Amino acid sequence: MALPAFLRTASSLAIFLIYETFVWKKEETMKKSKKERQELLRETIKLTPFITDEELAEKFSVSVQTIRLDRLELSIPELRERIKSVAETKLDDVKALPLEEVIGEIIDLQLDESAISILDIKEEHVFSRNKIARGHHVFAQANSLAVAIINDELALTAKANIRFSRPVRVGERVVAKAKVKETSQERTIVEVNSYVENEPVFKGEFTMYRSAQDTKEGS
Amino acid sequence: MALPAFLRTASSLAIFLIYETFVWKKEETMKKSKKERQELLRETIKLTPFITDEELAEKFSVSVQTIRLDRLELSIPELRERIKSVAETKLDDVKALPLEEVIGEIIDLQLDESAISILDIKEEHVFSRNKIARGHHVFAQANSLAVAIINDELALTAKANIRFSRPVRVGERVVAKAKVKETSQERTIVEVNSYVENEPVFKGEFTMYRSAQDTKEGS
DNA sequence: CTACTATTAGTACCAGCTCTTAATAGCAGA
DNA sequence: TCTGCTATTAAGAGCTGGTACTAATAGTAG
Repeated sequence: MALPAFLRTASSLAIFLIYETFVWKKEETMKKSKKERQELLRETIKLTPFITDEELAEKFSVSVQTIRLDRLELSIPELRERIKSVAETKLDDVKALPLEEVIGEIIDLQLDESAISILDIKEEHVFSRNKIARGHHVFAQANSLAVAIINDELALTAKANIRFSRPVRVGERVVAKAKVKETSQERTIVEVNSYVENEPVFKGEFTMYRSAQDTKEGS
Repeated sequence: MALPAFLRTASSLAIFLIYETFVWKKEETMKKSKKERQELLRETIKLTPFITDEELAEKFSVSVQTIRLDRLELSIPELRERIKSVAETKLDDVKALPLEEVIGEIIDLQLDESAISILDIKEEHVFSRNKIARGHHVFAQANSLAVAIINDELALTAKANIRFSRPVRVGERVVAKAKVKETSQERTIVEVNSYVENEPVFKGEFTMYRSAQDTKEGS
């Protein structure tokens, strides 16, 4: 333990006691035990992954080598690897979230007739507590499909009547099937049924407002 | 048009034609002119920002030094800086999307009675074409509030009857107000009205399934 | 023949590491 | 008190992917 140089060879009891209190003070204020430090290290890096070993060493008042040993023991990669992995997940996210214009992946589309999309329920879609998909994701898939099916410049949802018939869980694949039921001048009624392995999970009737570019209704 | 520097002031037709054939030949085989290469370099790095100078040098069959000169001229930062900036935007995204448990910010909550949340419509919520908020976001805010208002272990949406009364645009702040209308053994009916500056934009009646931990209905 | 561009090479230096060897302090048990 | 152990620190070589600078060379235009 980092004894200051002027104390390194001292052995008198008096001086030892002074050192003891000094150490206690240190622990209370700044220095932690190995376990504590490693726990904090893990959290610190998780929160601010861009921190260098040197900065960590300062933060915990230990040497850079100690930080490196700690990382080794906790198998925490070096700064550059951490940054890289953050950047990679970002790129993955961008690719995996073609949140662009349609929620879910459209696998069939007959404009103004019918459409099918699939959505794989992942961790980010579910309530953390019970792993049940949050309603609005299933709704979003259906609503999105109802928008996509409209063969017009503009398509907005005006009304919807929906029913969640059974909860969807993480890992399940929701297949949404949309069908145009009725079309009038400005409105199209689209029925969407969603299934998980042929079992109905969601049913919705969407009244869609079409075309005319700018409008006072829909969203 | 990308004329190399040594031709920039040239005006003779003859030389121009020679240049043309020269360029064609080169383009067919491998090496490109400086300008062409730099243009491609810029695109390549944009597409795959994780590429090193060495890999780029191989790709364009030039030396690493040439790539570095190119980057310098185009003011493209080094690999590590590129990765870092990608990673930084990722962290920003995560912070900007507290998709956690409630969509929108709850500003008032009386369990089993009433609740209010606000949601600021940003670029990521709207259709790119017309800047109108995609329906499911407004729905998500309302649905989320309906879930939050339920004073029970489990709350799932079973049915919903919704109406979008006017489109919401980017920059607008949606205030959702939820009120419990009716409560029976397992069901609670919540009415949610959303406004932008006191103007109604959305109205929904949510039938919520409560408690009993695991269930066959809802989502 | 000269001026100039484009390219390549080489050197020194840097951050932020890895991996290895070694020294030292403090403590517990025989 | 000596011995072994853990925790910490240090020192040194090597790596990657660069920056910054100097210099040499090939090719071309005028």
